[in-house]
Amino acid sequence: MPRTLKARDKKEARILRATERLLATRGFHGTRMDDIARAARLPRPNLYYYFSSKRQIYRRIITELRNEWIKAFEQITPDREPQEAIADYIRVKIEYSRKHPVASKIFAKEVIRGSDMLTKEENDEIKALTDEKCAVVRQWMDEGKMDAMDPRHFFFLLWGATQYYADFEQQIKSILGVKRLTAAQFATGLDTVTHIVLKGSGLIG
Amino acid sequence: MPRTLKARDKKEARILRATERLLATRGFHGTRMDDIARAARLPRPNLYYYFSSKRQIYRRIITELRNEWIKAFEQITPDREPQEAIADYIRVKIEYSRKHPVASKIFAKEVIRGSDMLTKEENDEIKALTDEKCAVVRQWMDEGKMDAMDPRHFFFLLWGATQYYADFEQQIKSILGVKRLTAAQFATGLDTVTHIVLKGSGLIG
DNA sequence: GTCTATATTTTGATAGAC
DNA sequence: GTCTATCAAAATATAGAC
Repeated sequence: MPRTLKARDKKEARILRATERLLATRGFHGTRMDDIARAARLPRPNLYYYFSSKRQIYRRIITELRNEWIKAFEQITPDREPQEAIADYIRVKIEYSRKHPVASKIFAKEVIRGSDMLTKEENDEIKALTDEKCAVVRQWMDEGKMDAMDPRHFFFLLWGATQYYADFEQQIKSILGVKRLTAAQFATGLDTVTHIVLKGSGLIG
Repeated sequence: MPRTLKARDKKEARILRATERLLATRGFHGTRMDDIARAARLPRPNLYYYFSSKRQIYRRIITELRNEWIKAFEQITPDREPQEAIADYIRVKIEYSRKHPVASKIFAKEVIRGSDMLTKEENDEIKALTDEKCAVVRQWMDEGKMDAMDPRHFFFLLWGATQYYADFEQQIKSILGVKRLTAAQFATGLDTVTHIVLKGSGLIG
């Protein structure tokens, strides 16, 4: 039944997108099925026709986000020059913060909480991929292309610096004294992070 | 009544400390008064003798944390050499992450949510203080002591990089493959952040 | 100051008509 | 597929005895 499936997919997407906005600010426990129903403009019991529980909706969203997070890693490959690869990685991460501030916040809250909604396998995959990319960075260090340091902590700094623009958006807006972050402000953020990271790891003079 | 007041303070503190641990993982809506009562080993209605509502308990904790966050800023003063001042600031922030991972997570969640529990005045004070410290950093830049950049974004990077060790503790533990973060691992984190930031902003060769 | 019992409201989820 | 009515459990807060 392709027609039916498509209709179902559309409704599911509508529910998921509505839920995202609520989860970002109010979190899992603070978001009620009634809020979701109203945001998706659907009667509450209807949600249960598409998802068996609130937890199910949440899990679907978290899984999608995890895949996005993983995707950014594609920039880090052994054949590239580290300066370009890392600059691109920072750019992709900050662009993601700009385009998906809501999604990033949900994922951040999930990590802070301890990722108990993802299965052990799903969490292990993140670790395995990180290990793989750390090996790439370590090779660049061994070749003398960048300063020697623990690649894992290098990534922690990158993640903290880039995700800040999405997760702590409210604080940034407050400090910059604006109601909305403009493209120019993201550009300044990107330049600042890129400059400090590249120069600080010996990739540019 | 000094004796009575002291007893009251003690109980209040007991309630606040018990609540902190719960808030860090489960958040405001995920933490029930019953959980707090059990963690503080007190009958539930007793909580209402000390605090008028759950929101009140939460507000007290957030206010305490805001004061800690502000305190770290004391490292940044115009009379100091930037290299030392900033290295110390990073150290104080990461030490705070090590000593108060629970408190840091609560504050992070509050900022992600949009700080709606703090009054406008309380939020404004954070901005005013940040402006003051940005002026100090800008002066160092004007004097040619460090690379020119937007001091506000410089602080965003510092906050993101240092708070990561508390807020995203679970992810760090997962990547490092450990159950608990040791002093040595915090030291490596401190060294990595300090190296990249100082070198990346032209404070060391 | 402390605690048992309970009022009140909210909320996740389901039954079952259309 | 959709939605009205409703259950059952949970959770905040209070009344009032001790």
